[in-house]
Amino acid sequence: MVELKEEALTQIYSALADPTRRAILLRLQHQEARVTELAAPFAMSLNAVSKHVRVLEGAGLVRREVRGREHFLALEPAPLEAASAWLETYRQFWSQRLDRLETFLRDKRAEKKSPRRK
Amino acid sequence: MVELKEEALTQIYSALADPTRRAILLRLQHQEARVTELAAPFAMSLNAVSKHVRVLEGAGLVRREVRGREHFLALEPAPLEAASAWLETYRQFWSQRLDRLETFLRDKRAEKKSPRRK
DNA sequence: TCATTATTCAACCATATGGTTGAATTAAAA
DNA sequence: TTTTAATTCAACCATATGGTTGAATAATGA
Repeated sequence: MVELKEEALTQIYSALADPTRRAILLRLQHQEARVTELAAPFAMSLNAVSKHVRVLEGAGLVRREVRGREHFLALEPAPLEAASAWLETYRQFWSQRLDRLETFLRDKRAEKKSPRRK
Repeated sequence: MVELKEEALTQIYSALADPTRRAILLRLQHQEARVTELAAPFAMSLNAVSKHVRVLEGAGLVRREVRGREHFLALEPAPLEAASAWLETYRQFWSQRLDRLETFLRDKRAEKKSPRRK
């Protein structure tokens, strides 16, 4: 099972918290790309995108391969799955909630049969 | 299907990006709690925790119910599922990647049988 | 060799974030 | 009614973040 240190989770979620970075990740889903290519669609400087890429890299979400003067970025999906797994734990909440509801209703029925005084 | 506006995703992931807030969410998984109760385990002021709670509330991850002077916080799991769903899209990446690899290998085999000149 | 291209580095700036303390508000308890 | 308790509001502070511009570095192409 995938487990991440708090530190890593913080980095990953911080990385995902920016719309530009999410867009970059979506872009990389199709194909790897160079920094300049990644920057093209955005109304911001190449430098800004370069920084975003570094954040994604720092979070381990993206891998960089330098070929000559070009840097190719590719998605690194493993940590995203880990982050996703963390979120998944919340799904348990629903079943727990339903369990509690059921218990509540059962107690309620029992109470009706042999009521304790208020 | 759960779909979220960019804005909402930003709020959710920003909320998740802080370890204190993640701890609060985990705590609320067991049971609802008041602000003071939530604050107890942390080495920071009640005010700080109060702020964190407000962030979680703003992201829609937590619901507040005021009873008298006490504020009870409870998990609101729906948006977490949505955020999780967003992450899930990345799983597609693996299959795509494998598809491409397969295509590559198939082309390679075909190329061997009837090579095009370089 | 020289100009161009791809990228990062460095300094800077405005705003956001995560924390503090102290006062205000409101409800409960004595 | 007076005190105590649960919470937020407001002001403040240090640091982080997301952006800018300009210069540096290094590889490619002419």
